[in-house]
Formats: sequence, C-alpha cells, structure tokens
Amino acid sequence: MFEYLTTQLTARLEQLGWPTDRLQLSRPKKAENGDWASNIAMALARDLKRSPMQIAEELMDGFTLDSGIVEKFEILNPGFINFFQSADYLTAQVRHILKEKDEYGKGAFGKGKTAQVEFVSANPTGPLTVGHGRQTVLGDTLANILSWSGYDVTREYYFNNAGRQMRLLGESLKARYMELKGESITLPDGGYEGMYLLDVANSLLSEKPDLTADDEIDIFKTYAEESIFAIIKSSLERIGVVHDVFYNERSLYETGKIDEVLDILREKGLLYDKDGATWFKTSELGIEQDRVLVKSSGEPTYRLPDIAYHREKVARGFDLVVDIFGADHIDAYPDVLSALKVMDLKHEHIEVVIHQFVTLLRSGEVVKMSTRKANFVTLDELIDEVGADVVRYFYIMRSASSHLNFDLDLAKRQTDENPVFYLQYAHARISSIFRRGLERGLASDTENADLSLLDEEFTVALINKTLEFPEVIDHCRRALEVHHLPSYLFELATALHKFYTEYKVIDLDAPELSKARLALLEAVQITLRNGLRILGISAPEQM
RNA sequence: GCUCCGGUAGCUCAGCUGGAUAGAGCAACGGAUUUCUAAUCCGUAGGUCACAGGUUCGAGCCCUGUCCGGAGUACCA
Repeated sequence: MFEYLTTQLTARLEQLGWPTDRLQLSRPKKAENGDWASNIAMALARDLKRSPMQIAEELMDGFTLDSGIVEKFEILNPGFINFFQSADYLTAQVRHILKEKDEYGKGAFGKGKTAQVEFVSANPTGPLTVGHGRQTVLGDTLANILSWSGYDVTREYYFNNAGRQMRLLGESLKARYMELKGESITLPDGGYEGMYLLDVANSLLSEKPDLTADDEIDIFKTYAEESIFAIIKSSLERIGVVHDVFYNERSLYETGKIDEVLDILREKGLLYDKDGATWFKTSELGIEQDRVLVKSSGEPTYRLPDIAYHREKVARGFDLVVDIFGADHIDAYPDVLSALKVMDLKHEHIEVVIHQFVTLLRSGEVVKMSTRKANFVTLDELIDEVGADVVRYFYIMRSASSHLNFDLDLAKRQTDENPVFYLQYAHARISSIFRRGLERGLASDTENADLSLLDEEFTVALINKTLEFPEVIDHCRRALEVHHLPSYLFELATALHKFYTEYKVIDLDAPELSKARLALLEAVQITLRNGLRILGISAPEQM
C-alpha cells in the first residue's frame, strides 16, 4: 500500500506540476486517522503560497485509487490526507505472509550490493568484557538487518597482534609463568594483571615446562595470543556470532600497505618530522591538532594501520562499510576519514556507529568494573548468569547512543516482567494453540481459509501489526539502528496477547472462523520467528 | 577550554530524517481465570519533554546560549 500510494501520489503531483520530493507517508498514531497519512499539502503550502486545505482539495480532486487497496481517503485540518485500506488488501497481505514464510520481511534495497560490518575487533589481550558484548551483539544484529535487506554481508574482526600491547601481554605471561615456577618476577609496568593469564600460564607450563626467563618473549606472546583468541572465539560462538574474516593488522605491514599510506601522504605534503616522530598534518584538514603516525621509537601509532586498513576496505569495493566503535574510540574515525579524503578515496559509503557504555546493575547498585576483575566483567560470565537469549536482547533493546543500564535482576527473572520471555511466550503460545487445534481435529488450512472473516477490531489491529514488520526492518537499515526491532516485536506480542484474550481461536462450533484465525496466527508466528531470528534469539515451541 | 553522546512519568527508556490529544515497560493502586498456557489481559494514577530565547502554519525533534551527567581530547588501542 505504501508503494502504491507513493507511486500514485507522485504521478498526481507531476501531473499538477508540483514538486514531488517532499512527499512523505507515515502511519498515523491513531486508528481513526487511517492506515496511512500524508502531510504533503502542508509541506507544499509555502512554495505554492496557498492554504494546505486548498492544496489537499485540489490534489485529491478527481483522484481515483484502486478500491481493492484503498477503501477511502479523508482530508482533515490542518491539511492531512488520510488513507484507509480496504479489507481485501488486508487479507491479501496475510496471504502474502503465509506465502513468504521464512522470507517474510526481506527487502530488496541491498540486492546485488555488498556490505561489510566490522565489529568486536578487540585485540587478543584478554577475554571479551561486558563492554565488548554490546558491540558484539549490536554488530551482529546490524549485519543480520543488512542481510535481510538484501546485502551480501561480510562480518569482519580486525585485530592487532603486533605492537606494544601484545609485547606487554607476552611479558605479563612470562611473569606469570615464572611465578608458577617459584621465581618472583614483577609484572611489567602497565602489564596485564587479569587472573586469566594465570590459567594460560598454567597450561603453558604443562605443555612446555622447560622455559626460562632467558627464552624469547615471542614464545610467550604467541602462546598468549593463541590461547586468548580461543577464549574470545568461544565466547562469540556461545552468543551466536560468527565472523567471516579475521583481518590481521600485521598483514598490512607485510604487504607494504603501511608504507604506501606514508608515501602518499608525504607526497601530498601532509607529513612532517618533529622530535623524531612522523606527524600527520590533520590540523590542515579541520581537526584540532596534528597527530603522530610513527612514534620516535619507529613504531606506528594505531592511527596509521587504521588508515591503511580502511584504504583496503575501500579497495575491496564494498558498497557499504559499517564500523562499530565504543564511545572511547570516538576520536579515531575523523582522522581515518580525513586521511581517506586527502588520498582521493571514496569514503561516503563508510558509516560509523558509536555506542555508549554499559553499566551493570545488581540489586539496584552499580557493579564496579575494574581491569583487575574483582567483580565479574567478562561476557562469558554474563552469559553464564542470564543466558545468551537474554544477553542478546538486553544489549540491543536501547539505542546505541544511549548509555545502557543492564539490570541483572530483571535479566535473571525467568518468570515475569522479563521482555525476552514475553516475546518468546507469544511465539510458544501460538504453537500451543496449533497443538490444541490438532487434538480437536482443526489443523491450520491456509489454502482454504476464508480470511474475509477476519474483521474484528483486535484482529485487524493484529494484522496491521504484522504488516509493519518489513517497514521496521527498513527503518533499522536506513538508520543503522537495531533497537527498533525489539520494540516492534514487543508490540506485536502485545497485539497477539490481546487478540488471544478477546477471541477464542479453536471453536468447534465455528470451524470456518477457527480456520481463518489459525491462518492468521500462522502469519503472526512467522513474523515473530523471523524477527527473533534477526535478533539471534530462540523461538521456543513451548515454555 | 574544545569535541562527541545523553537529559522525556518515581525508575529504565521509545518517540521512525518538524506533524494530529507526548508513549511503553517496571514500580504503585484496582479489576479479569468453570474457557486454546494468567510467563496473559483490562483499568486508575503519574509530564513545565533540563532551562532561556529563536526559526514557522506547526518544535520533544532544527538554531543560539546556559546548567547537569558520561566519553574523549597521548609518541595507549
């Protein structure tokens, strides 16, 4: 209906010689204002120098619409045009859902296009924390949304196993290892104190008991990296996240990509040496101050490989590139983007999603996060405590730009008040009705059901809710915001529960109506299941 | 100081690129079950959309300023 009205109204506007780019259609909040509404008359009032009501009248005068789709329209003060859908259209849409099944909600916007979503990208220096968790679920869900919008999506994890941090990790492991052998070696300054390194040291000791303090740091570094990556990957797997590409920063050095960036920038006259370091004249590119790309020690800062990496992303030819960062990396991307700009590379297709921090609440108290891990802070521990489904839902139920309060007490409640179970219950409830129907000899018979019987108030409301699903997916895709989906599914579940309370589905005295309602419930369940699948949350048959 | 995010009901938050009487969950209070799962539904109450100006037919949303909270402002990532 949206597409139909859009094309019809656009044609009408052209016919009158009025601008078409201001056309907007939205769903009114109140049912009495119709199923779709346009504010075009008010939007054009200024240009046409006429009253919105007059414009609406002229626009709609003699304008005929397919009665199989639009039953009627009304013009209301101050100039809204409200469209009401026909009953035939409604039932046709239910049939559409039943036909689409697992495909219902998929869009065509990204058809034939590729997208890359980079997320997590934590260096293998320790287990994923609760903070990484938000980014993990956010990125994966967004990738699902893009995939549902038609894109061919690559999920990518970028990591750095060169440089100072990893050397510190190796030294920290070495210290732990020696500690186990009874030698006291102090942790390096700024080293990693987490107890997980003790576990790693233990397994290293059992595999290679003969290492000494004189052995190469690389042995420890490599072992630490591999062990910790195994921990990280297992956490990702537990929460249902699979990356297609693990991109190693080191390869950028080996292939000379790092030097290429320096050469290009130098050629552009945007590099200079000062105090033994190489500086990038970002101040000439609208950034407050110049940045160091290569330290006086000869090691690059993180900015340089980041730039080279993004140059590679551009070269790889994605139609859309999405970077997910935590708020603490907020200053990293302007440098990268401005570097791409001066290298004359495409950059408009790169989108950055920044998410704010996560605060854990237990018994109403903030759980203090410390790198020394006094309280539980790892993603694994969170999954242990509340389960993967709940973790996924809670992480994306709020907009990424908002601070997230993760209420552990609410998350752990298995019985009540927990929105995850509310959603899953809606799905299970439908399955339960199907089972009941089968017992009584009433199977869902979508082919022969007379859907025109579905005309009661809360039934129509429920159908309308299921029809919003593709719009919600598209909204998430446009805005690169995933939190609209859980909100929507919650509303859909509410509409279902309301329907359930008002009407009896299995009614042996009214088999035709029962069949129609069963067909509708099948459409609702399809919608719920597809939505839950995008969220990466299970859809139980019974609870 | 500067940059970014936030400030909406007691609490946690929505509010779809400016639209119709600002919404939901939780908490509080009151109701609904001989009936397909009550893990549900209905009702009541709760608001100076931080504050002050501005833009226009219309502002929670846009602009300017102020206040409060968070993040950043490294030759850490």
